[in-house]
Amino acid sequence: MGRSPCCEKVGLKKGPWTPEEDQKLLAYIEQHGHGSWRALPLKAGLERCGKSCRLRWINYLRPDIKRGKFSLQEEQTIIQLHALLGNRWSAIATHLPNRTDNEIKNYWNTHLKKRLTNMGIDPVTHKPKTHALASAANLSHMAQWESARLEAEARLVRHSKQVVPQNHLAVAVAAPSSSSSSLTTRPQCLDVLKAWQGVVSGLFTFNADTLQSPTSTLPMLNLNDNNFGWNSSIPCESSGTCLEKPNQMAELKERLDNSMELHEMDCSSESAWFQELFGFNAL
DNA sequence: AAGACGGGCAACCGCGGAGGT
DNA sequence: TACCTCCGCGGTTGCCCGTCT
Repeated sequence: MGRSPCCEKVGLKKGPWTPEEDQKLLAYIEQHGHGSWRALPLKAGLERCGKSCRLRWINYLRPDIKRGKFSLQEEQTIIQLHALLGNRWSAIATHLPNRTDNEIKNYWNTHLKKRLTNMGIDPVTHKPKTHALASAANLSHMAQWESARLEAEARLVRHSKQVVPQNHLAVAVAAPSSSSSSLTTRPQCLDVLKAWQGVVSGLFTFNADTLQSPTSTLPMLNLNDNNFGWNSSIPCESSGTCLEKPNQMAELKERLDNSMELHEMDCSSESAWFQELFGFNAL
């Protein structure tokens, strides 16, 4: 079918923004906000396409942007989140207040990637190059789960501020099946967390159940008594489960059981929770 | 001093998802 | 259900500027 261009190319300016253009865009947004990026350039008197205006605002003109050198803590956060999330710069940016995804992406590509490579660490797998293949499956699995959890958290904050207090992620604790009515008011994405919690804490019994992902971005999760894992929609060593060995599962179960705040997790101690859960600090 | 080179970063491009009709 | 529009994201490009020769 083809896609129509976001704007008529003819007559529209490209390239670096001038201070005058910045001023026009700033003045317009300060006065009217940015409702429709497509319509904004005309109203603001700019000979730019809407996408260009949006990019300029988000990456440069927005008043809450923090510019300048990345701190050591920010670098560590980027590296750790990249290990979990991959090149999902917008998701990473949500954990770095006032930094833009573009800035983080550039910093990764120009600085951090090289640094890891020089240290003998594969910037894709975040493992020493010689051992990259050995435990890639486990890391991939953990990363996928954490990715799903972060997405759920982000949606929770976005959509359910009235239901759940800010900065406080309440992982669903409910009786099986009968609780469904009370859960219908919660974001569906929390079902993944509920199921995860259930299978490891013994509250629920899953017998090779398949939990349907509530969103298109969450993969399927297969759960049963002895193992768990994402289904073949994401790369795994084999279809079905990523963790085949019962002792690995038992170890993870133990770590989870020992996690004090799993049922009602305060995000302010998320780092400690993650450390407890996976044995390394990734947040 | 000047040309070559490479790094850093702002901006562009194309794709995919969400929502509306 | 199909199509369309808009927005947001990630990959890529290309310009600017500092350093090297």
